[in-house]
Amino acid sequence: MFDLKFIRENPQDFDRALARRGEEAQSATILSMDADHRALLTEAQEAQARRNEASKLIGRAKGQGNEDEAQALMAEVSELKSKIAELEDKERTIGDALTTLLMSLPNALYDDVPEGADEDDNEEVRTWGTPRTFDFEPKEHFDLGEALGGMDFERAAKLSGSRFVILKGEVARLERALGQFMIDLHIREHGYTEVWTPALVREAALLGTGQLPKFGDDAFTTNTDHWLIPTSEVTLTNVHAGEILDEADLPIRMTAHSQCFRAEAGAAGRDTRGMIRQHQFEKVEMVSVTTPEQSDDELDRMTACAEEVLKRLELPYRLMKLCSGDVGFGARRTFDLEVWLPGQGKYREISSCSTCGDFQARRMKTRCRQRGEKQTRFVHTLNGSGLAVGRTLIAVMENYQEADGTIRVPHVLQPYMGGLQVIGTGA
RNA sequence: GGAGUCGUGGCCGAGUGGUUUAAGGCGCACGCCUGGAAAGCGUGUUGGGUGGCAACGCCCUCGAGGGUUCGAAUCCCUCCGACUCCGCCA
Repeated sequence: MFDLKFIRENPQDFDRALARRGEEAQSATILSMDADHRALLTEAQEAQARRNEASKLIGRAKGQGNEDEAQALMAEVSELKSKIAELEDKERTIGDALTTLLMSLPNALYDDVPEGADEDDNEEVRTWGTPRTFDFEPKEHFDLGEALGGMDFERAAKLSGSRFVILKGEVARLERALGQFMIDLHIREHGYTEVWTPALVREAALLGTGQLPKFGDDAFTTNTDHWLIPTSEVTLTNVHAGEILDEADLPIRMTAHSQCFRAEAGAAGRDTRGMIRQHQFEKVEMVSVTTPEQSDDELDRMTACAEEVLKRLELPYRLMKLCSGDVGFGARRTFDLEVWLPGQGKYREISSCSTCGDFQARRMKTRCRQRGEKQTRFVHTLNGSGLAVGRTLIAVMENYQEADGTIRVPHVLQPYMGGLQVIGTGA
């Protein structure tokens, strides 16, 4: 959410920021609403001040037994009362409208975010690793998985419909091993604290991170007014909502291995085969809460933490800097990691690391303060996948497949697989 | 799910409709005192919004939101949360 003071002082910059997002200029509308709102506030507050003063005088007059004066004052306050109610009502109406409008606007992009319409305009920052050369036609993960008896989309559909999967045997174990490996790496070597959170949240949490009010169609709800989290970014970032943090405690780095749920309402027909795009999947998420000064370095650090997972798994990838048309609603700058999938012959997104600046902090009112200082300011928040577990499973299967349909187990995962070196030998 | 108790500042805690300031304590910060410290004494100490060039004001905030009233921490309603007992349960 934007700072009204910033819009007042920099209306052109604000409109330019919206233009980069393909949004219409809003500063004139917002400033006019803001001016009306503040005028009403001032008027209402003046009336309240008079009412408060007169009410105190009533108390004093009654205490002194001066009934006539008390009656006169009560008549005055009674009149003020209806005026105040009217002013407050107007003030609230326009204030709510202003907040609703502000909550629906996307974050401003950093200047260095390249212009572009969609993912085709993203910039490649670097690549790592060399795609393996196969002396056979590499298969896609769903063919490998089904042949191994480790992936069952048909029976999953029987239970839950499309975009679900049942994993079995060594493939299921591989999925579990990947999640364990990732979170262990982040807590042992990258300084993150392991956190386990609810998967069901109230509306306020999704408003805080920015999924609501605009993108409710992408998430699942329950009959108890809960929402299923689309990512544990939601819970991790909201952990400190409404708090004032000591800057000495920042950055706070949290990681969680969670189930994620997405309705995929806008993705009809895309990635319908296999595990690329599921309604339910696992993800290891990293979230950092920082001071405004720390967030730029923290994004590079977080991205490196995600890259390290792919390096340890020896999976070729490329690092992309997202263009203006592809950066998400709440982010100011985003790096995507795309892993090489030999079966598809393409790089596919496997991680997304973003800084949100104070955009989310403002929504959820997370502040920080230097010890001894009086002034508070909003923290910066960052989130990144480290990594999407299901997609990493796909990447391992496709990159480590052999001609006979077996899958070699990456070295770093073997301890998590009881020493197993190859999946599918039937042993 | 049923029955009940409760929610006050960084923390503890008083406060059942007013008598200009949410008592008091703890903690914290600063100052005085001291050779230095402790103790003691004094001052300050929620967070937001808004008016003003400023000095300096004002409004809101006692879990949240409504309501009653001239006036609400206090009375009423809804919600959230904690706790106790019962029921159920991994």
